[in-house]
Amino acid sequence: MKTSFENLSVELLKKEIRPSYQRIKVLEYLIAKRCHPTVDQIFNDLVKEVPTLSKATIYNTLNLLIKAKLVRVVTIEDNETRYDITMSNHGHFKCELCGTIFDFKVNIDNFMADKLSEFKINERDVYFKGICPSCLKYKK
Amino acid sequence: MKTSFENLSVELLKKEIRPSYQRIKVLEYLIAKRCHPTVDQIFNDLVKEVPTLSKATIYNTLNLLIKAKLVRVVTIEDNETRYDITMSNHGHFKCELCGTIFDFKVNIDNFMADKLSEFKINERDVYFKGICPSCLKYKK
DNA sequence: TCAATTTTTATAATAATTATAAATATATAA
DNA sequence: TTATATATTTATAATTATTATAAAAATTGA
Repeated sequence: MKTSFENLSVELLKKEIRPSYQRIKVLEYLIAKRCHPTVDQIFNDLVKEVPTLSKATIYNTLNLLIKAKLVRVVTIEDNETRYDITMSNHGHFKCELCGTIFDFKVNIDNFMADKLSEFKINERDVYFKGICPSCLKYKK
Repeated sequence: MKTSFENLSVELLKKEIRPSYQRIKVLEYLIAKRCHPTVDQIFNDLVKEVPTLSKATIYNTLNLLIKAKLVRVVTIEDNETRYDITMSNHGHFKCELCGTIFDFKVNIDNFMADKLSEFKINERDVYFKGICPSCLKYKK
């Protein structure tokens, strides 16, 4: 998915979402930054560029994008909801020290358990927690 | 882990947690019911037996048990926090229609991505969503 | 341009969780 | 046993995240 304004408009129109300025800004942010942000982070960054922005708009937009499967929720921690551009076959690792969330490739189809053969699986999420390499180094 | 009152006391003492009546009740509930309950469910069920029970106690107790690694948080949905007795190598499947959460066996070590070789992994969670067999049947 | 519709904004309402302090229960030592 | 100290529970208040509502602004189509 390209990050140019026009291309994002097209992506939204494909999903029958009107490409308003605010919606494109949110989508653009998620694609460009790739930092699995919280609503607060998105709001605080974007309000610099769009001073009239309201937090309700962020919530509305994210919920729209989630319904359209362009964005997914990262519920790696129960006390903070984060958001991520939808990409297949990647898991999330959160460092317990610095809080950074890393993407990692994982072939999720491979570990589909036999027990679920009669289940219709629509969404697969893999969340790991631990300590990232740079924090491990720093600790020593 | 046995569910008898005395055994649960021992489990708690091993973790240096005083085995108060309320704490044992919560732990016992989680082990016996295995329903991945929310705080509200735990509270509403236990208050029948322990009428003086307070919701703050449920929160305090769960946080203690989580710190002691006896219980883990199931963050399969961003708008509801659920709790589960800690067991290795099982994932959670949530049915999008009936809301039931199913456990399934999954060999999590198998799909450890190469990319994470320099990461220290402390916790692994696998969350699937979709439609369970009985809801699939019912739909037809 | 004008009316109709959609989106955004500002604010209020709701719900989940944590913090606080008083009351209760438990443990320890004289 | 009794007094004292400590830990736990309870009730309540405070905080925070999210949703709901209605007015204002922007967009669309005639």
